[in-house]
Amino acid sequence: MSRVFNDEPYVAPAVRQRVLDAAKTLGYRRNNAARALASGRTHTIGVVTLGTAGYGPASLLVSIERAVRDAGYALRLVSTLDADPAGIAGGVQSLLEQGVDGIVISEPIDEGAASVGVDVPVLFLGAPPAFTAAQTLTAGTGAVLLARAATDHLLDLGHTTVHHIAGPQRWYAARERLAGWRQALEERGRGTPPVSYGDWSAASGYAAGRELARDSGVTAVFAAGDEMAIGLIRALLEAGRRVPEDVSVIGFDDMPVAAYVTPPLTTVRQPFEAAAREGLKLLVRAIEEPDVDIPPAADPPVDVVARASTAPPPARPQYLDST
Amino acid sequence: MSRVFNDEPYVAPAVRQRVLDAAKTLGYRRNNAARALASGRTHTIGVVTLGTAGYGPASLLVSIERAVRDAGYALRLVSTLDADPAGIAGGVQSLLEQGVDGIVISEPIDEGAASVGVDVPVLFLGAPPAFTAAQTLTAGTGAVLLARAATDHLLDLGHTTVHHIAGPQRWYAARERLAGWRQALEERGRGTPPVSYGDWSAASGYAAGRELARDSGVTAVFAAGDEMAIGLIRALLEAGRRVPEDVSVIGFDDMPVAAYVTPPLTTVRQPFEAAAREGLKLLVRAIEEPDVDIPPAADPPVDVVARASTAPPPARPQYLDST
DNA sequence: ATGAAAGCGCTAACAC
DNA sequence: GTGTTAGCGCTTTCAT
Repeated sequence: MSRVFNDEPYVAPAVRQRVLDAAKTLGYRRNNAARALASGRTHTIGVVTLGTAGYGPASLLVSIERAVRDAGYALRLVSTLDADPAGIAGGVQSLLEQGVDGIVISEPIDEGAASVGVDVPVLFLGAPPAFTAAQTLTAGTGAVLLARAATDHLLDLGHTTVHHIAGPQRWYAARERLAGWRQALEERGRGTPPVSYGDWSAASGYAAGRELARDSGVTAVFAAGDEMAIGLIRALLEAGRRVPEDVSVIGFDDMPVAAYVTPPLTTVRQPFEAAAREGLKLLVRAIEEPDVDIPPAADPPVDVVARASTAPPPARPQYLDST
Repeated sequence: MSRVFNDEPYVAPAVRQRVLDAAKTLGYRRNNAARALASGRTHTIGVVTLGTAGYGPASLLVSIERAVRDAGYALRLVSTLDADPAGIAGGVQSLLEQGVDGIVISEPIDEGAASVGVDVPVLFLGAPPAFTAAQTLTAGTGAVLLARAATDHLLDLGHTTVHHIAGPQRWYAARERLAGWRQALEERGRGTPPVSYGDWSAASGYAAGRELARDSGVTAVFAAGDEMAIGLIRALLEAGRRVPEDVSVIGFDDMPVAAYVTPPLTTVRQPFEAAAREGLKLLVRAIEEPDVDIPPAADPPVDVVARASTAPPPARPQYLDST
């Protein structure tokens, strides 16, 4: 009887035991499809993610999986090949058909809102709501704060300015980091030098680095991702500029190899775990108590990991400076 | 009417159109739970994966997701916190309850078989079957061959022997690489030097590297993973041994940053995409044609990516060698 | 070629 | 507290 399996009250221990025994001997396994059909609830959360194995997205996914499981839900996954509104709308659509009680959009893209008729709550992780649903929640990784902290770290070391290699601007995450960098600079009344743009890859960091290496006025660079930072460092080294003696580099993510590249990379750690956990808490509340209003999650703490790729600027007489 | 949505024959175009129109205006969305309940098929494949964001597992997952989607199935995901037989049995169990038509075990652990009553076909990706199910399939990445190729690359360069930093031996993948390394050495009648063991992390590669750096007889090392290779190189560099002039290092995986670390890492590329695609083809066949027998997938091609971390051994007079 | 009807295995609501 | 029953929205089979 269902009352036993659903842990409902008012069941005599004797009866419960009898049912359990029978179930075991019969090899009974509850059928979720029937449950879902009868109750209208699937106990499943759908996740729309990016189809890439990058460290950031992959870590977030792992954290989400854990959070979903801890919340007692099962997980359906769809990933979008191309991170455009149509793609994510398609993903949401397919999740809805499969049947989910809530959706997590872990695809920090934000260009034009895709509209779908969504009747379950949706959590946007690391991006503002891109469409409206029954209820939209948000939780972030505090990227603006982290980017400010990264820039401040370099400024505090004595650099007069900090250059930035940004991520692709259709990524909300990239724009947040850019904003944080700009804030830090403006707060101290420094102008913002021209920005280089990459696509998160080490190759793009390398390309940007070749340009930057030519400008001897560059003494500090904040790369919006560790991979780009690693590519950047390689370009700098090849151009004969030492890191950190001539140029300081700070990354973003703290991927596992960051501590072991040469030189070990200073970076800021992304609080994936915390963001996923907080976000899911909201989502589950929205699912289980549809009425209450839910505030956005607070930003997680900032964690700058200082290693060997950053140092004070070279003491260099003014008249030696080019441009 | 269901005949329309299931693309069945014998439906007059007029009727089909009428139904489609009605569905659209009513905002009809088909309910999968009901479908599953009535048909006994969920059109969903369950994946058991490792709860880590490492490049290898993450890439495999991405490839699996794509293959599952291309096959027209939805995807349920469970990950195991701890990669032990009980964990994977639990994952399988929960997938079975949720309802899946087939299961992919992407958890290349192999220590003791966990037994569960599994009545759907199971694909073991990168590992031999760890338990018996209705039907078990396997597909691999050809790790033995890849490891042999990596070792041969070093031997062909003129190194008299090749040291190995292996992964944790409860990973089948780690044992395969070890076997490939050994094969290559024995094939040329070379003995196998003592093996160092790591845990895939750069930190463990670094630790192993500190030992290896002490032995001046070490001129070539094959690390079972790129991250370990990166840690190893760092340890070598810190010990004053140049790479590749004094010691050559080859990794395994070809993670995206490998080309940009210093020196750029020679490595072998893992054919995740191909393995996932081939494996899923088998799984889908097993689901849709339960009777036919299915052979294991063929190993994908080998791809050694030669970069700057490998070179011929230093020409060094015999009498300068310490043991 | 198409309508009608009987379940699939559960939950929820109702009796007792 | 516990047994009973009517659907949930489909697929499948049987009539037509």
